[in-house]
Amino acid sequence: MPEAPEMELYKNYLNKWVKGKRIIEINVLRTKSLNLESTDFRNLLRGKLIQDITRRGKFLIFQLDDGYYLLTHMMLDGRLYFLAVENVKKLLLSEVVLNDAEELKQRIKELPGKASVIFSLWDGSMLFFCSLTLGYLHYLGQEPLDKKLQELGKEPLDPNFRVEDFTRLLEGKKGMIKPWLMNPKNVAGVGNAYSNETLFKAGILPTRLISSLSKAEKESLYHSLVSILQDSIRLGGDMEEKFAPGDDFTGGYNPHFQAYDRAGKLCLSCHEVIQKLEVGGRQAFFCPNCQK
DNA sequence: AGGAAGACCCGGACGC
DNA sequence: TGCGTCCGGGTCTTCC
Repeated sequence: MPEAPEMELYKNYLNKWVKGKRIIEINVLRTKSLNLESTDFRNLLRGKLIQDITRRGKFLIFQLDDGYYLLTHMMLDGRLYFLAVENVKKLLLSEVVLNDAEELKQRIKELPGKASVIFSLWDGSMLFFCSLTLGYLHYLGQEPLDKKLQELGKEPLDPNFRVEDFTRLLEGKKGMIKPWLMNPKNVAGVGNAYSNETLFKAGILPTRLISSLSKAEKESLYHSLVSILQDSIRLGGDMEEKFAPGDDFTGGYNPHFQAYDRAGKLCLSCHEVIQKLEVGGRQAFFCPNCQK
């Protein structure tokens, strides 16, 4: 599931392959993912230039040359896939194929899920938004975009976000640490996978009350969070699917998880069995020996 | 304020 | 093999 590191990697790819290109056609296979009727969406986007792609939390923001934006959230299983023009040509993707999700999956074996929205770009390349089951692609003006983004908490990867900013956020808070870490209004972009990893690295149980954390533990939490997110970005993030044909970088962080999704397996640090417990309605994975 | 629960959605895993 | 059921995952909303 894409969290901040994966969205950051997507952002980097998009800036390399999509930035500065004009959208010449849009295929909408899943209208529910849009905030407009698909014909309106198509008419508004056709011919627009993608000037920039930025990230905030788990959001990607496409800046268009009409002063509007595309705000995208992948939610649970949304994925992006890119085909450069030579790959598009090889696959002989006709209009008929593009409007048939099943046929597309047959044709593009690596497509990371069912295509929801497809952009054809002026140079013949294509960008696929796949599996937007709960995810979405919203065409917004400056004001509603700002309003949405202002609801988000601090950006953990912002170099101006320092340890004292993090510990200050925790002051006076009463709940359990894991749900707090995952709340995008506190810190943006941290989901289940990285919250589990952060707590493992910091040696703190997911159920610990924030009020019980020492200053040293809060600082350790900050350093663990930032280093894990940075390591994940450096190694390719947590992703089963490729971004494009021949991409062997994406997903490079997959084998590095210590706690997340390892219930019943042995802790790589002390060989205790990793436990699973529901905390705040989500699955927490932890080592009962390493985490206190 | 925090927490629990429900809603959203559907592929995939599971049980029979 | 097929069919039904359930679960997970991020976020928002509502209710206690």
